[in-house]
Amino acid sequence: MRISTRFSDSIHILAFIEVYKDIKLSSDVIANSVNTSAVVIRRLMGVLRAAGLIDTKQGSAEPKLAKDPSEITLLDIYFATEGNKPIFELDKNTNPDCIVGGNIQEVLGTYYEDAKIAAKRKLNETTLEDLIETILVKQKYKNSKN
Amino acid sequence: MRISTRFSDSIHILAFIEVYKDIKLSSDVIANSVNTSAVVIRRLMGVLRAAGLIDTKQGSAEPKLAKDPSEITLLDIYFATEGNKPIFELDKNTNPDCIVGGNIQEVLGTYYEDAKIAAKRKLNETTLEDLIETILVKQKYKNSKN
DNA sequence: ATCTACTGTAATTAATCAAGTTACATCAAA
DNA sequence: TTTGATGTAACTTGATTAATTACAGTAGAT
Repeated sequence: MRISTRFSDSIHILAFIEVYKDIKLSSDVIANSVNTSAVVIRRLMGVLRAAGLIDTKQGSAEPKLAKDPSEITLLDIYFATEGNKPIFELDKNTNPDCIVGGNIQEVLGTYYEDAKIAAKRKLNETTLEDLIETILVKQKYKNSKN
Repeated sequence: MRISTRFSDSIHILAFIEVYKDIKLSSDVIANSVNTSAVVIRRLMGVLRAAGLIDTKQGSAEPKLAKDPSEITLLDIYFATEGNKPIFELDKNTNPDCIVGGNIQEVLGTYYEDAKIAAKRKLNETTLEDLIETILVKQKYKNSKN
């Protein structure tokens, strides 16, 4: 498949909404920052709205975060966009009549689950606020070099 | 994309080789356990050989683990099959002239890296030996119920 | 009231990727 | 030398996702 950038782009949208919360934000303006089409942005925003992360109103270009950025973690955004998708895929079609084939996927599932939880714990340690602060510091550094 | 089961199938192959190390193992026999074609198995075995996890000899059906199963971790197998593939995809095409678009992917990259390492540390905790023992215990449990 | 600009969403297209398949050269061993 | 393997390249098929097209519904200014 084409690799999915939904998670990254969704984080981008939320950060953008927060950073530019004082100006009018049409899906077109956001799309210009993410470098995609306005429809793709609106589609992702629909997902974020369904997950309770933003509030939008049809017809008006005023998306708002539904929570304080310190209350939104990368994991919240991950769940919103990817749900419970595994990060390591099992092969559910192995031969059940073989000792290995009949047991391995179930066993692997528990190991994968442990690894997935470890990754998600890390995602849960970072808030949207942390991310935005880091972005702004990085930008200051860029400016100081010119 | 279709989700890739290379990692899971490669683990399967290695476990199968170890469990049935005393009998002749053609790619056809292994394919029957993984429930795929012999060519797919040989392709994966080529990758595992290149990574130094197995030894094979063209023409003879005698694949062997190149290391003791207690010396092969799930992470070794992950690296062999997936290399340094990210588990969370960045969008490398965001607008560089925007404060958010110009900095976010680089910042996200570090957070993703932390999460990826956390997951890999977990994968590195489990050896092929552990996996096989768990499979065999699970099989014993199944048998006892009949 | 009615433009204009915008959101929400469905349907289609195009690109990408992995497994499956076909084909065949090469090697091992009886 | 025949049979049964491996190794690998080339092509096909299926699945997935962003991009695109189209359009109905809403908000707000004039």
